[in-house]
Amino acid sequence: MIDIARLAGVSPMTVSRAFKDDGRVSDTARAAVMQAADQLGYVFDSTASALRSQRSDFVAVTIPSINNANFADTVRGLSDGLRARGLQILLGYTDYDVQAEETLIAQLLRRRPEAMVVTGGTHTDRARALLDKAAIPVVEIWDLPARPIGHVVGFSNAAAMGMLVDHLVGQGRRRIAFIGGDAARDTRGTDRRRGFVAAMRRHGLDATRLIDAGAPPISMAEGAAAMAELLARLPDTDAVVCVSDLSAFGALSECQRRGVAVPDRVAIAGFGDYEIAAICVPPLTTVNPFPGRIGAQAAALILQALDGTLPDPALIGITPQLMTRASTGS
Amino acid sequence: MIDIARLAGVSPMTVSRAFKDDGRVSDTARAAVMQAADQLGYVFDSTASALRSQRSDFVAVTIPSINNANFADTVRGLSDGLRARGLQILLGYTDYDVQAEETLIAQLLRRRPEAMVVTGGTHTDRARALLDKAAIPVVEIWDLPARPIGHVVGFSNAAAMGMLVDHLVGQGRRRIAFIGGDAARDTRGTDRRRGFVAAMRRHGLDATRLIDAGAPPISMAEGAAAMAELLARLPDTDAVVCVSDLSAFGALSECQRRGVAVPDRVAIAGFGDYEIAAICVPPLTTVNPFPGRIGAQAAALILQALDGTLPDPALIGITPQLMTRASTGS
DNA sequence: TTGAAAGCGCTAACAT
DNA sequence: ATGTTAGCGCTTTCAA
Repeated sequence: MIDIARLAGVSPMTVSRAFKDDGRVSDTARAAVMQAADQLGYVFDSTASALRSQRSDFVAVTIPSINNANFADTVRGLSDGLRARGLQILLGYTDYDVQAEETLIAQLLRRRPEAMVVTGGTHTDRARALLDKAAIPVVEIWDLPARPIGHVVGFSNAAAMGMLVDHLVGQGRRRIAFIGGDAARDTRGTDRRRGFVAAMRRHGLDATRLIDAGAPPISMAEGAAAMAELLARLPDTDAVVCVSDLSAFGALSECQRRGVAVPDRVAIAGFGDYEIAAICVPPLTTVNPFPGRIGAQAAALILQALDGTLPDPALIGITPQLMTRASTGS
Repeated sequence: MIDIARLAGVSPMTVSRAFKDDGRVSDTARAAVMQAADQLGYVFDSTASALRSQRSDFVAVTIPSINNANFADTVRGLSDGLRARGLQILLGYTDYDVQAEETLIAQLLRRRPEAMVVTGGTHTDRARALLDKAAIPVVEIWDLPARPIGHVVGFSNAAAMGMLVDHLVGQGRRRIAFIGGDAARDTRGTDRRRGFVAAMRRHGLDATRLIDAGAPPISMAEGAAAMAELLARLPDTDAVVCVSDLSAFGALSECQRRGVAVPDRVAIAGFGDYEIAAICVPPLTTVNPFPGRIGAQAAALILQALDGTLPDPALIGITPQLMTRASTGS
């Protein structure tokens, strides 16, 4: 920067201002600076800027998996909303593990992000303590935490699952099963299972048809294997709700391989409204939690919080939408 | 850090060494430092560390889309390979646009990454110049660039597509169509189209059945629409190759909706070996380019380059594997 | 094994 | 609109 200042015939401070789009720089000075910078092949050093100004322009984000279209949509919503303010996303994934999340959060905080977005409302005590002490805006997404850390943009996974059960019961189904993952890890998956059980009981139905499909995330193949197990163990099942559209599609494919008619003999519903749900044959009934909107809202909250125009913790509830399709009825 | 030093009764330098796992710190000193740090709720500041040591511990990565299982697998391979050395990934996506890639690269370089991984071998001149001047290891992945910038871990998209055409011809198919995206943007998609045309000509077959499905990435829905167009315009087509498994699955679904038998009347092949290809009914013939392996190899190259044990630009060719499944024959 | 001094490249704060 | 001074929180370098 000193070299540029010399070449442009100004002080380093003017160079700094020129790069910051600071209004109080003359057009001539700015032009001279930019030309000198170009000539010298100068690349601005955000590291030094971040240290001196104590503004990293980072927003840290943790998601369970980078390989998931729903979370990708959320990240895109976040990214688009934050880019306008020059904020960059520092992304990490937790593999659906709160211990890994704790380690990740600790590591991300070292980069001095200006805000932090974490997926889910369940964290280790130390992770909570770290976030508290960081004294930056925190947004929990994709969940409605019992004890929020800061702001929240989410929905009740249990209630959303209840919508699906209500729909199936309305379609005349009674012997409904749930295909999901290992309860201990994926907390959103566990909430969905809990929501399933609660809704079934509310309808006075048996809520014991629970198939454990393995560790989250449940793949299509695991969904298929779970369906095979279900058809073998409880052949009179007339509907299945799956923890995600991906496992639901796996279940559907298994029915197709076995010549089990969907929805005539078994109805199938998923969760997430992934693209496949709308396009497979028959298309899958599911719930759309508007992942992109979650990201956009979280970004908006962060901008407000950084502006200081958000005095109190915000709780933004997203209302998931039931997408009724042919896999659960005519 | 000064506060910790005071509390632990050592110098700031010892605190720094304790956090760096520097061997030349006594166990007693380290323990005292860690206890003091814990007590004060200290979080190490990577920004200052990066500025002084000129080591950011970042590796910047650009991918076309964050919402793509293949690229997600590559990022995971990279991430896993780099984490062992304490290197963190700084991820950006280009939306399949070389102009956006240029902007992104410029922005990422401001963070002073220690290496850069870019997807594809086509870039703007300025992007190339920026990477050259950055004087850091550069790895181009998912392609075999005509004029590599630095290291390469990739494969020939054209040749991989040729494998699919050869297979279809071997199955007795002759009137083969290609479903792909707008040629101007997705360079890997364009290479695949080129590979299709070349292979068809090699077999002495007509290579004009090219359906443009829109701007990349081609969705399942766009694949379905393209299939509908194909069946209407060129109903005697006996095989289709799609630019990706996702569009191929869309095409398959369209056939199912129309009662067009796959593979009996039309064979369908995709690209990428996404999970859906193995599990849909019938499963899709495709090509597996080993996305995770690409990431792992790129990570390995970067570590070697940073160690200085990689004097010359490396070119690591990945051999994609043809996955023959029922969608193209019995 | 530990410490003291200096400085990484920027920008806040103040001055003009 | 521009310049001067000092310093962000670490680590390099040198010394003990």
